[in-house]
Order: sequence, then C-alpha cells, then structure tokens
Amino acid sequence: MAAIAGRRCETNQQPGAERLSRAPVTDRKSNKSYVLEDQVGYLLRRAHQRASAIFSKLIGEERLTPMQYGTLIKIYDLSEVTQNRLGRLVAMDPATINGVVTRLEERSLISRERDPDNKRRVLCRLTAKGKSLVRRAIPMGQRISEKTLAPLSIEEQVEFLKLLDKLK
Amino acid sequence: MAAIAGRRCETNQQPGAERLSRAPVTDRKSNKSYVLEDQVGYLLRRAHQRASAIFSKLIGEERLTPMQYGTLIKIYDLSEVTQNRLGRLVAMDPATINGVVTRLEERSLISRERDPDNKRRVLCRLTAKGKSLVRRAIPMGQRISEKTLAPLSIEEQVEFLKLLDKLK
DNA sequence: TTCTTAATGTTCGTACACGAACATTGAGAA
DNA sequence: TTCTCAATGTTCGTGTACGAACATTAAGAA
Repeated sequence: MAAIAGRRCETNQQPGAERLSRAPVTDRKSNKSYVLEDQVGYLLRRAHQRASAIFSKLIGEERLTPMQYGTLIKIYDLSEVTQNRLGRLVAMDPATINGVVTRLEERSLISRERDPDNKRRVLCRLTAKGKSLVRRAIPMGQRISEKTLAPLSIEEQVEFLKLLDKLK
Repeated sequence: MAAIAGRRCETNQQPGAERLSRAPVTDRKSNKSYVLEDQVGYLLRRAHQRASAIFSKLIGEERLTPMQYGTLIKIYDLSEVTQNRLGRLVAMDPATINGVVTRLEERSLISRERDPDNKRRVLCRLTAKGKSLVRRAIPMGQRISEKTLAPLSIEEQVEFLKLLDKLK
C-alpha cells in the first residue's frame, strides 16, 4: 500500500490489510477452500481503496473527492446538465448525486436552477471558479490514473482495463 | 448492469451510468484526450459497485453487507481476534471496523470483551448465531464471486484476478 | 379533458470510509 | 523506576452509497 499521511501503526492500520499465513479453514465440506483475500469483491474493494487514496494524495487542489472531480468533469464537458442525468453519467443514484451537487454548490463551484421548460428538472452549470478548477485538475487526473496503474506493465495495463471494462 | 430491485427510471437511474457519444472535450492542449469513463479509478468504482449490488442481491440471509460478511469470515477463521487486528485483516481503519463490529454485536452475531492480558485490546468472537450464519453464508460467497466474474471467460478471470491482485 | 403512469428531485435512515483528535495502556529506553 | 513513545480504541465530522417513501410535474391513454 502506498504510504498514507497520518499512519498510526507501522503494521499498517489503515487500508493496508495484514496478510496472515493463508489458512482457508472456512470450508471443510467442499474441496475448494474459500479464502476471503482471493475473492473478486474483496480485491475490487482494495484496489478501489488504493485508487482513492492515490487520488486524494495527488489531487492537491482545494480538497476534491473522486466523485466531485468526476461530477465537475462531466458538467464541464456538457456545459449544462440535468441533475438526474448527471447522476446517470457518473453512475450515482439520485440521492447520492444530490448530496454531491449540493456540496459543490455550497462551494460555489457550480450553480443550480430550475429548468423553465420542465419544472421537475434542475440544471447544473459550472461557475467561473468551477471551470478554472476543472482546468487545473485535469492534468492531475491523468497523473493519478498513471500512478494507479503503475504496478502493471504497459501491456498489463491495457489488458487490465479491457477486462475491467467488462465488469461494469 | 444487473437489474436492481427498485429501479425508478428505465434509463437506469441507479449505478447503471448512461453512455453518451464520447466527446472528450476536456483536454484541448495535450494530444491525448481525457475521458472520465476510461480512467481506472472510475472503472474500479463501477466494478466495485456492481460487485456490491450482486452481493446484496444474492446473499439473501438476514441482511449482511460485504464488510460484515468479510468480518464474520475472518473471525470464524481465527476463532478469536483483536478488533484492531481484525480491521487490518479486512483492510478497514480503526474507526470503520469499530462501527462494523458494533453493529454485528448489536445483532448478537459476535461478542466483545476486554483482553485481560492487555487492557487496551478488545477480543472479538462469534456467537453460536454468528457461526451458523457464517456457515450458511460461505456457499453464497462462492456463488457471488462466480456471478461477479461471469462476464469474463475462465482464462480472463484468472488473468484479471492476477492483475487486480497487483493493484491492492 | 381527466386518469394513469413515468420522470425528476428531495428527505430519511443505515452503513461504510477515513482523517483527526483524544484517552488508556503497555513496552522499552534512560 | 520513570519517561517516552507506540499500540489500541473511541469519538467526531465529512463524504459517499443506496433503499425507500414522498411530492411535483409531465406525457400519453381513455
């Protein structure tokens, strides 16, 4: 695991995860043993955890989470989006995107207003502040992706992304 | 995306994520365009999201989250563990494992007591109820992993897990 | 035009995730 | 034996996640 700022145990308290000598005691009936550490779900969580940690460390900019970053990028690309559609574009349910967008608005990075043509909708736009933040953040996003994939060779990276894409 | 119980928009409101015609408007200066949907972090999140959804749908048992499941499995394998060490084993920081363990204790699936030999530590054990739940859950865990990896061929699964393991 | 149903958001409750600050306890150094 | 510092937990605050219930509005059927 990449080192994280405020670590409290050298044994890796945070994300890290200790590795014990593999004793798949769990299943005695079936011949295939069940080791938690080998399950896709567990590994995906760990990898995602690591990716988030790298993001937080490298993004620098006034605190931005991966979700906030993704959200800003999408609005930037579309200039104006409905909140609901925005949620679909970044894969967040209505309740979650609502929270994200609310926080971004509180920080004056985006603005929201009712769509006059359809009073259900809420249109999201970037403020000048939001736009400039996005422009500064993009290059970081690229570095973050590189860093995240760094443990793999270039060929492996291509292969990995190809397979990962099938598991969306 | 696998269908989720209470969907509200046929356009896939929840996790799903809409795919728009790829307009990498974002970067005009560098020659390589930046598409959010192609970034590892984004894809990892999506894959993890899907894995969690599959877990929730298939676990059945009285509601169990992936974290609770992993935690129970670990205690089951070790019979008795310190709360802090438990957190390291399942890759959760002290604050998070604390919450998970508290909820499991409230449901009488585990018991906690101070270690008499080291009054800082808290020992976690499974209750009879917890043990039987774990035994019923393991087979589900295996099916969940299979289902999660289903979009990949057997060879791809092996390759994917190998690469994913490097990104912990 | 009404009636029904879908779309869009909001609010609530629960469960991670994790940085940060803090209290307690143990282990090794001086 | 003190003194220092690491280890273990707890609490707080912020930010996803997401099911569920609800209000409002729009669009199409009868």
